[in-house]
Amino acid sequence: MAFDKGCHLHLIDGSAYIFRAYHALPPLTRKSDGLPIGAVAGFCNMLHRYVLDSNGGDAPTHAAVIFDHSGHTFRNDLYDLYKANREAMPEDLRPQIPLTRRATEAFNIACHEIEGYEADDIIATLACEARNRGGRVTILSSDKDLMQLVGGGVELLDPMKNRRIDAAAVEERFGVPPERVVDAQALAGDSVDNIPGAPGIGIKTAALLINEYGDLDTLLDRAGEIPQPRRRQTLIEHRVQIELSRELVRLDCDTPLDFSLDDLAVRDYDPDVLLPFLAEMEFRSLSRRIAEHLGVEAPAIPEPEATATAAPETPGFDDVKHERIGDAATLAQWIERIRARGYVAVDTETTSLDEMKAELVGVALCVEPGHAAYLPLRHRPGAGSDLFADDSLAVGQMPVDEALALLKPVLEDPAILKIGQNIKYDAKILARCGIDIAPIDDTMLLSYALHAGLHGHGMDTLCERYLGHTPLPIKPLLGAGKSAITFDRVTVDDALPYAAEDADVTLRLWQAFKPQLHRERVTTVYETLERPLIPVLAQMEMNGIKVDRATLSRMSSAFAQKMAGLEAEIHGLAGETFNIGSPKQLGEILFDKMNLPGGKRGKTGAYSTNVDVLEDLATEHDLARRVLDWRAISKLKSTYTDALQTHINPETGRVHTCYSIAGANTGRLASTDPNLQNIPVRSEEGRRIREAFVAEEGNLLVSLDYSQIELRILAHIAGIDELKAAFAEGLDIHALTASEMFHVPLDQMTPEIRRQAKAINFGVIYGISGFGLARNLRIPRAEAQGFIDRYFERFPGIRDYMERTKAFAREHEYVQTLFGRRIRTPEINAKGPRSGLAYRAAINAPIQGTAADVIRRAMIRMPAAIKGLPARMLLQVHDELLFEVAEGAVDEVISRARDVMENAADPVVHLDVKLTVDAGSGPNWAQAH
DNA sequence: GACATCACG
DNA sequence: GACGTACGTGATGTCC
Repeated sequence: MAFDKGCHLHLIDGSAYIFRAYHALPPLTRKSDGLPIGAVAGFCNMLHRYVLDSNGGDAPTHAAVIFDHSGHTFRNDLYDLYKANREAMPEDLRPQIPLTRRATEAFNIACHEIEGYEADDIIATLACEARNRGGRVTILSSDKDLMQLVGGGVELLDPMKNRRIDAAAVEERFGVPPERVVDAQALAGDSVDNIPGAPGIGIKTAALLINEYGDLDTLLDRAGEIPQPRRRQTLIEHRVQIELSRELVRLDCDTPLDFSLDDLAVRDYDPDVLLPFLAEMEFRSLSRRIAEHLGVEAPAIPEPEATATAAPETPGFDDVKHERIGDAATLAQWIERIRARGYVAVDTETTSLDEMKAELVGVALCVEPGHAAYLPLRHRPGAGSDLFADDSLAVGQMPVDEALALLKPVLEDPAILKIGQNIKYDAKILARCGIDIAPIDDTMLLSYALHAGLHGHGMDTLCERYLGHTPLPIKPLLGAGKSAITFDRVTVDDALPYAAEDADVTLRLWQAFKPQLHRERVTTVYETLERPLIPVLAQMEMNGIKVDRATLSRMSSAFAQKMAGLEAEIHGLAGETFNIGSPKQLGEILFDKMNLPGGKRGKTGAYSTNVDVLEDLATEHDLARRVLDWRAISKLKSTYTDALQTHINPETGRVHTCYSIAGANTGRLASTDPNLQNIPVRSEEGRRIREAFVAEEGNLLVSLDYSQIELRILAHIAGIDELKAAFAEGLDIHALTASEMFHVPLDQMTPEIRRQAKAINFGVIYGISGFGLARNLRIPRAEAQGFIDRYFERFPGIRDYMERTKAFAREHEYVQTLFGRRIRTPEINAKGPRSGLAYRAAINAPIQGTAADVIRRAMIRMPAAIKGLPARMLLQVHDELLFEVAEGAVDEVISRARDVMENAADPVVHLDVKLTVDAGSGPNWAQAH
């Protein structure tokens, strides 16, 4: 219905409704699975009451609920601190947000949000247009920011107090008419939205000044005439800030809309949509009331006890329906199912584990356990078919473009949750198909938040442990070794049960894990440290880093020559040729043939020939020294200069590592294929490998790393005042430790004493033992124990921390980081030789894990912080972030990135110790570090 | 595929 | 009283 003169538009501030609903109700959960649902319940009640109330004499002809799109808006581009002091969304509210969109649609009310804009801007744009077309507008909100829109047929209605706010009411509130509200707010600022305004000027003074001078521009131009010196000075000094504040406060009436005013015509409830939704949410009384209102029968909502007895409702894995999607009609049917559900498990099948090379072969979907589908897209004809038609496609597949065009709106729909197992993989594949999948949940990360330390988080492990089922293996489909084929060569018939089952399993795991999150109190961990990291890492991995093949190749040749020389020497010294790379052969040469001392056999009966052993021999025997040299070079060549070259992507000329989010128990990331977190740096020769990691023309690599982050966190957690003070004063922490322990004044510190103290500091983080320290420092064990005793005497808080942590771990079988990440310690109460390991791991995990949480938080905030700058985040190495930045922007990037990193713990955790970040830049990684 | 070794934080 | 011992990772080569 077209919006014309005489029409009446209602605009509901959806986000305000949600927060009101959330705070008005206790934290209700859905009975059957524990999903937090209180805000959705309140929201639905408010919507229904709104519909009943608005059906009076002044009924709207058009109505819409407008939501804030999550994340960044144009105001953040204007001012990066905009709304920066807002508290994070409560953990149990976040999962309810998509449900409120679904609720609005279920109530058959238009529902809109637009990326990059706030709800207020959309409201402003619609209100302006409605007014221009001669209609009336009622905005259901009490937000003072919307008061600037009042007038000319636009009014606010405070839904709580049921009070209309017209121009007179606005003037009463602000002291200025609606059209001057922006000016007054720009002056007064706003602490809630973090709008600076003019310091020292509140709303009263602002109104006074605006009324006297007419408007803000005139006031600022004539600020010099203000008699009061403080006001005059403030306005002159802060003009830029005031003008920025005005831009932040002023609503954008030109928001680009992807719908029209005419689309908002009021519609009746559709009982076939609304009642099933209410039933799904298990809103019993509201369902009944609305069913009565509509004169239909209320849907039956089974009590959880009833469903528990009827548990076999969830089919087993042998009783499943797996459909093949071969045409657009079938796909459309599935998309309808997905839209009705609001979530879908997704699994992509491809030709490679390397997402940068993989081609999409098919997509599996599942919306309820036991009912999954596979959409084959690029399967090739099987073996035995015409060899010349090798690149052709198997029959019965939809055109890829057509299928993706249908799927894209669903996969990008903010109201539909996409669930995957390790969905970063699928997100990257889809990104290369032009699909930006969101919002997402990841069963691997749900398991990681719930069970880190208990077991791995691969699909097979999870399926076996939590669903009691072994998923179909991929091996029989692909084969192994040389004869292995890629997934596109698997027939669709063979692929179907495998692919469909993976999506099915993923959905079942999600249903098992998601409600647990809340019960185990790790929702915040998952929502703030795991899930938001997925797109950030996906982008970094796709960015890759440029690696210069020629440099590596030159180094490989040089290493090969050196190795050949050493090899000849070693064989000469040994008196025979043997494989130096074989510890077995080397051990026999050293300890059997040459009868050198120190031959210790390991559990397999072979002599140990590791660095420690060889290092002891090297002082007396050239052979050992040469072998050490050979090993060092062999390592550099095989693991780095040779292997890295094979990882350069031929299309991008860059190396694209893959980060495992759930690989390390402590919350650290792990880097694979290749591992770019262990590129040499400690030896001069090794560090030169970093010269091959370069920036593109006109760019520099920029490295920022936390200084001593783990020791700082230890100082905070254990509450060691001396260490805190030392960090606060920027002292050399190892020298200070040495001074405290050995009573050497700082100005008489020797490198040797400092080195020992440094080893002790690190030892403490690792759960120190006399034996370990002795080995590290190559000193007698008794002496090492003496150091430790003295350390604990000097810093008793550290020992207290260790004891506290051990006791906590023993009691709970987990430890946790400052941000609530839990690391399970199932071995802690086991007896036997492994218990020592469990203790030390328990002591280390909160420290290492908290540091990992901090840099995760920094990484998650980084894209917004450097948005608009010619800069890309490339790598993370535990306490370091590496960027590639256009030369002119280096200083700005360092400044912004440092700010994010140093304040990454805020506002959730206030560290007693400041985090500091060192920065460097250069044409390659060696020079940037 | 197990093991030893060694690169990083 | 003996045992095994610094925390967390991933990649490589040898050998079975």
